[in-house]
Amino acid sequence: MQILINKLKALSDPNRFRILMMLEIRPLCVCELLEVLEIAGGTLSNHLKILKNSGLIDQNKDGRWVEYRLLDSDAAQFINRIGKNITDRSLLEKDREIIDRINRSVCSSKL
Amino acid sequence: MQILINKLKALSDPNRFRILMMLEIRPLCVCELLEVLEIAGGTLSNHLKILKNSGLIDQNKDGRWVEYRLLDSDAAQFINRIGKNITDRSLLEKDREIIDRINRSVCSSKL
DNA sequence: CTATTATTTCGATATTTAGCTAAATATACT
DNA sequence: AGTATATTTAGCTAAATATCGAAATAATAG
Repeated sequence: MQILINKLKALSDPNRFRILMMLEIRPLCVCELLEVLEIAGGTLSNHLKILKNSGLIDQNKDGRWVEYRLLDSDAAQFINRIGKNITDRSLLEKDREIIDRINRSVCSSKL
Repeated sequence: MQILINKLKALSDPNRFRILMMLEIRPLCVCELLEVLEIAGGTLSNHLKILKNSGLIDQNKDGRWVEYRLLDSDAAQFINRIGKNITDRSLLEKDREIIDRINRSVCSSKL
């Protein structure tokens, strides 16, 4: 039961929820997520650690970037099912537009 | 999005999660829930308020008791789907055993 | 090897939350 | 009316959480 509760807790923060919805699109590095979320780098790093500890996402080093992605198909399915309960998707759609437009080599430093 | 997040936050506390799983069995009054959860009456009342504000449960006065139940079929379905992700059900099963055995007129005062 | 870029860790602070107890409210029973 | 039972509210404390900014770490590029 606690395992599931940790996943739910991980999901029940707006920034973390948005991160997961963006990772449904494709794996993303920290600087790409920073382009969307208006929070400090340290804060984002903490959120990513919480999501990782909850067993929802996974981390992968690629050169100087660290790429995050949904851990596996179970996690992806879980996120997908919960995401279906959203009525107002306007913010998530804005996030997606930014993600569709950028890539890691275009990221401007916000740190 | 915030509406869903409030539901997830409501679910991501062990006591509130247990309450919802018990309400899946049948509507319950505060004193029945108190038989199962080892917390103070005031604490339970707060949890019930949080669940109510999240739009998952509903309150119904019946004589000197206040009965709580899952708000509607949407809420029930939401809870049911999330409940399916639990692997270790031992605590929830114990809770259910108590619920199956008691009723509101047998509740001893814990306040 | 040094500078640059990307990310994480750390220390401080502010907010939120779960919990308690005690007091207040509401209803029913005698 | 007065007592017992059920529930909620209020005031408090301790622990958890979200945030920031600065310093530390990692990797690449020049």
